[in-house]
Amino acid sequence: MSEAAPGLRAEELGAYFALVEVSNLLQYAVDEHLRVDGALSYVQFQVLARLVDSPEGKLRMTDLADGVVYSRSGLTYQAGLLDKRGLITRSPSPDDERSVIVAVTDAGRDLVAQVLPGHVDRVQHLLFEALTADDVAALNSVLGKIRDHMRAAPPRSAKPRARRNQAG
Amino acid sequence: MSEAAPGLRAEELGAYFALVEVSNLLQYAVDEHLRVDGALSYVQFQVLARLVDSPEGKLRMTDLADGVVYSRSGLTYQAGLLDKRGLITRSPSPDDERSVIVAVTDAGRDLVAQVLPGHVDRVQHLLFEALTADDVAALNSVLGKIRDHMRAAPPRSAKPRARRNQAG
DNA sequence: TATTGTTATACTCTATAACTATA
DNA sequence: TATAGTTATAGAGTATAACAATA
Repeated sequence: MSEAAPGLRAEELGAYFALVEVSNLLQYAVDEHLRVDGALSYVQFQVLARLVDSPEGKLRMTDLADGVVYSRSGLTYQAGLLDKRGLITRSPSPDDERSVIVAVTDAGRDLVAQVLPGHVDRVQHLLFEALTADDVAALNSVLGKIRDHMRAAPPRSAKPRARRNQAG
Repeated sequence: MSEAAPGLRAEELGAYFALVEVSNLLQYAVDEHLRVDGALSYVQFQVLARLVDSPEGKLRMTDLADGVVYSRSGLTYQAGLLDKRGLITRSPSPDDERSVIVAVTDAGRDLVAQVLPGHVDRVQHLLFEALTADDVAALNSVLGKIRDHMRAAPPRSAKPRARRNQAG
């Protein structure tokens, strides 16, 4: 594609390839760590982390699906696995009988606590070890810009901005 | 994790989250486009693109696995799909009878040509539309630094730097 | 023996659609 | 009718291990 990239200048192409490669390598390293150290997939880790990070350690299924960007059935599946392992509990919401409240258990908190240092360590090591403070600032700024842009401007094709996981 | 991230400063944490989110959103958009426009997974697209980009339009399975970072059986599976669709051919290497030479067919080239503009368009739109030239330069520079670092410094755990896909 | 690649197999993940129950 | 969630099911992708063939 070196020559066949109309619309992307060399520098952009380079940045694109670097982004894909970096995130693939990072994802691979992080996935492996979570799997080995905590028997968790990244999605499962995200779910637990969000719960731990929430004020009361509980969120509705919908909130979780919103955050993790996941199909509802996929989330049910993952929640089932976490439930089976005693890392979360699920109970009907008192406010809205349709909703399910997911709560981290102590075991879930322990597992996150066990896994988080190594996780952070990997990220620190892989992503930031070689960077100056200025690099980090620049990266943060530019990626933030891109993220805001992506959120605001869905692909031209786009559906009415609906979440990806909406029944069929 | 807002408070529970020892070893990662706020700015680093922000950059990490932004990276994950940006690459997820990009991946999702790009995957969807390739699937809708060319019935290709990203891996399949990468394989075809590498072949198109190679001097003679042919590479050994091993070269492809190296580039795409893939297990050998996984590559065989994907190559099987591409072969079945007439997008590549596979033939024994004259040099080394163990090797298999994968070659893009005209249909494969056509498909890449058909899909590439839209692909580049998505990337341009999602990733670069909101950026200044300086932003792109900074992104390219910092991500390049990270990539080089990642390649040079595998995770501490690491095996002898071997490729990930080495028999068992 | 080491390398290249395929095959068999089993497992994980994800999406779709049908369904229940509540709002 | 719309929303929240589950279940059944089917398909894609991936990894592992056993295997065959060549170096």
